[in-house]
Formats: sequence, structure tokens, C-alpha cells
Amino acid sequence: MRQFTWDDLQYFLAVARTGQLTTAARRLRTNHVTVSRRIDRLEEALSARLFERNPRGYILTALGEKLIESAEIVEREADRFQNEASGGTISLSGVVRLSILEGFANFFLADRLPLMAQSYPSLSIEMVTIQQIVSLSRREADLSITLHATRTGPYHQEKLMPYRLFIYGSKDYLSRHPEIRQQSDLSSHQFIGYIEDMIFTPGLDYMREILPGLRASYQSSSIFAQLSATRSSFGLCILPYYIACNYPELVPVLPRQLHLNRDYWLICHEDIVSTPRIRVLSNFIKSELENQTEIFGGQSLLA
Amino acid sequence: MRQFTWDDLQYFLAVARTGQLTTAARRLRTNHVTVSRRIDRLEEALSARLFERNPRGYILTALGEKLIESAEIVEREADRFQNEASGGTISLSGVVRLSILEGFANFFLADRLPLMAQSYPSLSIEMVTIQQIVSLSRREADLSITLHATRTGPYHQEKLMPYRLFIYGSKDYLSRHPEIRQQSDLSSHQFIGYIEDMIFTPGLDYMREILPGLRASYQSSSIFAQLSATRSSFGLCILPYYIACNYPELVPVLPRQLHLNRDYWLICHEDIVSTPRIRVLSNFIKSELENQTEIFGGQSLLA
DNA sequence: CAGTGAATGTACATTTTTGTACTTATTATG
DNA sequence: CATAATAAGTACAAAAATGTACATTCACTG
Repeated sequence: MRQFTWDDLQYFLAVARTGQLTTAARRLRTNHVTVSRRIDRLEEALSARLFERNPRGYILTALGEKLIESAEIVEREADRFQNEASGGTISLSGVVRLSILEGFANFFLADRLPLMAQSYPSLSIEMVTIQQIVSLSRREADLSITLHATRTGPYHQEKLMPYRLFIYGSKDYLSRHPEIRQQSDLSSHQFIGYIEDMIFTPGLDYMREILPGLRASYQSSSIFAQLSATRSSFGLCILPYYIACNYPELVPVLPRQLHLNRDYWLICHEDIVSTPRIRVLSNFIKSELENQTEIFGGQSLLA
Repeated sequence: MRQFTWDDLQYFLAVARTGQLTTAARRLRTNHVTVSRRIDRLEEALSARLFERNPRGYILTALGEKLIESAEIVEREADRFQNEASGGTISLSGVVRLSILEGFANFFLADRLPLMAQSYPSLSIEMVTIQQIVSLSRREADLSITLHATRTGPYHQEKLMPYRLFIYGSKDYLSRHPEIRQQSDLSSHQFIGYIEDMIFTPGLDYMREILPGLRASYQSSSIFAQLSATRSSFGLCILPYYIACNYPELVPVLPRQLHLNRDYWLICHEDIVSTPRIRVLSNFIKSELENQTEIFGGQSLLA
């Protein structure tokens, strides 16, 4: 009979949090096969079933749910151990340059990163909000958040968070136009979107995907500008739920029929993935994202 | 660069507690080579030195000392995890039969084991105090505490605790006799000891080792009887420090020159070593022994 | 209702970890 | 001062864990 090893708790937590072997594997810098085997082994050692398996992912059993808390204490303390061993906070210094998509940077990280920065006074954090993909290979950034994994290369990449986009209009704008009942009603509206020639990553080409043939009449390379235009009733705009939900005057249009799914990815060089300053920062981002799936998924609009 | 794994904390704790690779290895059911490698790896991952190495054993550095606490929290919580996963306290039932040397049983465990038994109401603990080695192979006991490791066989065995024995006499007895200044003065005294034909384990043959040629004039197979006789001033007796130190009327004789070292060993079948009820009991015994090295070693008498 | 994508599952080659046998070093002992 | 005992260190063989490539399953989509 297999024996229980503390290390497997790390795998347990990763799978519990991501709900998937594959995503957990990326987070643990290994592959789904290994994760699967270690979960099997853990269950065997405990003679208990921790997850329900299905082809779409793993979900915690009631027992697994109960054990999360305990595993998290182990995690917290192991982290503390590692931190103290490395001399604690003081030793964390230097510069980390983050290259982050504008929306995520401004609407999620902007008011959270400073808190982090405070805890590490001698660590200097540089957040570059980008509209072009910044080259990690030329070290223009240490850590990058994008919409896609890179095909190959010496990078560590993990899926950070899925999010969902809907079509929004302001209350005012919608009240001045006939009610939108089906997709075809949209063609008579004005749209706000990205500048087509400047779309630097396929994931941002929303219009082509959701409203093929339509063209935005007001185009900006900045999501902030698009949001402003939408709020001032210029027209309809495709926006992430996690951004739009902060503005009560914005109303989703046909949310059940029309929405898009995207994923944020966290990417960095293999060489630096395990350095303390990178680890601290990426752990911070991941921990801030935890339990925020509703904010990013906008499930309430689909029910 | 190696990466930090939670599992290595188990090795860290074991070495910190036993002070030796070899003993830690037995406790972890592996060998000293593996333990050494995992400590090396841990230190490398943390870029920090946790132990001072020398041929007699490993001792914690100041940093290592500081980290113990954190590692112990991890341990406690990992144990809790394992316990809860297996259904918690309730599932722990059945019988465990312990076969324990009389002295250790009566003078150390007797008033501690009941506490343990209380926490597991449906677990029934049977403590057999033995003067013959009980056969583990015929399952006359599940867990056994002895003075020696068995030569071979399908057993898990670990060194539990070293202890030291001294020659004692009562204050009254010693005051009625001329002062004992050297070993040769002892031959004129009456001795209390084990019945020679009934010494079932070589480790109990104290007299031959410390006072060759002498024979005890009062012999009993029970250490309790020997203690009583010594306290009532019948003569001198070789007693473990951890027992004698509870009786202020007992005075050690030539402690620096004359003392014996012994070790308690914990032995059980490989097959059952990892069952919860065995694990709980042996962990309890080990935890009760922790920080009791002074009581067992009697270092104060050697200084 | 076939095709695509994204997930888990399986088989085998590779790498890593572990254990055994032996060597070396230090302490206690006669 | 040699010898025994006990611990750590080293080299190589055995065993186990890992990663890659491929197969399978299920949901979504046109």
C-alpha cells in the first residue's frame, strides 16, 4: 500500500483550485499525467475518494471539500518556512517588469498591486500595460499576461483565469432605441471596438467572431476609451463582464445568446520562473484571482 | 536549481529530532543515504544551511532552529489532514497489544497511556509488561518495545530513546557504610539484580558488564521489586536514571565512572506499521518521549 | 451529425530516486 | 595505542517517478 506524502497535498490543492489536471499541471510545472498519478496515489494512501473524475475536469467530493482547509494551512506554513529560510522579506529586492493587457491591468490589478508592493519595500514593480505583445525573449518584461499560450519556446505558461465578454449598452442608449430581441437586430446599431489594423493578438478580434460582417463605427486601441464611449451612450460595445459589472448604467444585451470566452495566461521565462521575486508576484496574482470566478465568468447573466 | 518540496520537511524534522541520519532514516522507514540526500537537496533549494554535519551526527544551525516551529505546524496539519481523510477519530477502533519492558511500561507509560486511550474510546489498548520477549511473529503483540533490534525479518524497527543506568543506594544504606571512592570498594557490598538464569535479553545482564565477577545477593525478575529493595536499604542496585530520579532517597554511586548506556527500540511487523491504529500509538509514544532526553540520559550526573 | 478543441487516459522510453554494499572517520574502550 | 562500535560518505545497481506521444472521450459548433 502506498504511503501518504506531504508533497501530494500540493497536487491536491492545485487540482482542487483549477478543477483540471491540465491546468493544475501547468501551475505545478509538470504535465497532466503526473498530476493524475499523484492524485490517484494520494487517494490510495488515504483510502478515500477526493475527486469526482470526468472528462471535463475534476471536482471535489464532499470529503475533499472538508480537507481543503487543512491542506491550505499546510501550504501557508510551508510557504512561510521557505520564506524564512531564504531570509524573509528583506532579501526580496530587485526589479520585476510585468507586461499586462490593458483591461486586466487597469481594472483588476491597478488597485491591488500597490498592496503587494508595500510588503516588499525594496522590490520595485514595473507594470507595463501593453497593446502589443512585449517580447519576453528580449527580456522586455519578466512576467507577461496574455490571451494565448505561445506555441513553443523556453517559457513557463499557465492558464490564469477564464473570463467572459458580453455586449453592453448604456441604459440611456438602449432606451432610445427599439428593443433588441435577436442577433439580427444588432446590425442597425453603432458599435465601439478595437482599431482593426491594430489588433495585435487574434483574441481581441471580437467583432469578427460575434458579429461577422459588422464593423465598429468608433474604434480605439484602448479598452478604457471604449468603455467611456459606451457609458456616454455612443453605441454598443463588447466588454469583459469583470469590467462592465462595475458600472450600473451598463446593461448586457442578449447575454445568453451572445458572449465570448477568453483566458488570461501567465507567461515567463523558464530560467526565472522559480526565483523568489517572480514566485512572490505570480503567487500574489493567483491568490488575488482565487474565488473571483463569478466576477470573471459572469455566470449570473447566463442563468 | 533544485526545487523545494514539502515532503523534505518530514526529513528535516526527523533529523532535527533524532540528531542523526541513521536514526531518522529508521523512523522514516528508509536508509541514511536517502535522508542525507534529501537534506542536501532541501538546503540547496533554500540556499541555506540547516544542519552542521559531523561524523557523530547532525545538529541544527541557528537558522534550522528557527524553522522548526514552522515545520512542526506543517506536520501537525498534515497529520490532521491524513486523519480527517481516513474518517477521523471515529474510525480508529480495534485492539492494539503492546509488549513493553517492565521498567519503561510502569515508570514511563503507565500514567501516560490512559490519556491516549481516552481520545480513542473505541480503540482498546492492551499493555503487556514482559520479562520474556514476546513473539511478534506469532502475533502475540502488535507493537513491542525492547532493548535490541532483531537481526533480520519482516519488521520495522526504530531506535526510540537512549537511556542511562547508574548504581544507586539509599541515603540510609550509604550512610551506614564506608564511603565508596573507587570501583574496587564495591566488592564488599550487597547487590540487588536480575535473577541470573532468567535474564532473557542480553541487555539486562548489567552485573557482568559493570561489576564482572560480582553476583547479586538479592535477585528478582522484576525491576519494581529491585527498586523497593533498594529503597529499603538492602543494598546497591543498577537502575535507570529515569526511574531512580523520582526517589530523592536514592543516591547515585560513582556516577561518572560507572554507568551503562542502553537504547529502547520500537518494533512491529512491516505489514501493520502503516495502519492508523499502530501509527497513532507509536506517534503518541514518540511524542511523549520528545524533549525527555535529560530524564532518560541523566546528563546532570555526568557533568 | 460529422468535425474541432480541450480535456483525461494509456504505453513506453527516459530520467530520477532509492537501496545495497562498501569505505572512511571518529569516539569509546581495553 | 590498537580495536571495536557507530556514524556518515561513496559507487553502482535496482526501482520508481516522470515526460512524451498517442488514444479516447465529451461538449460545442457549423
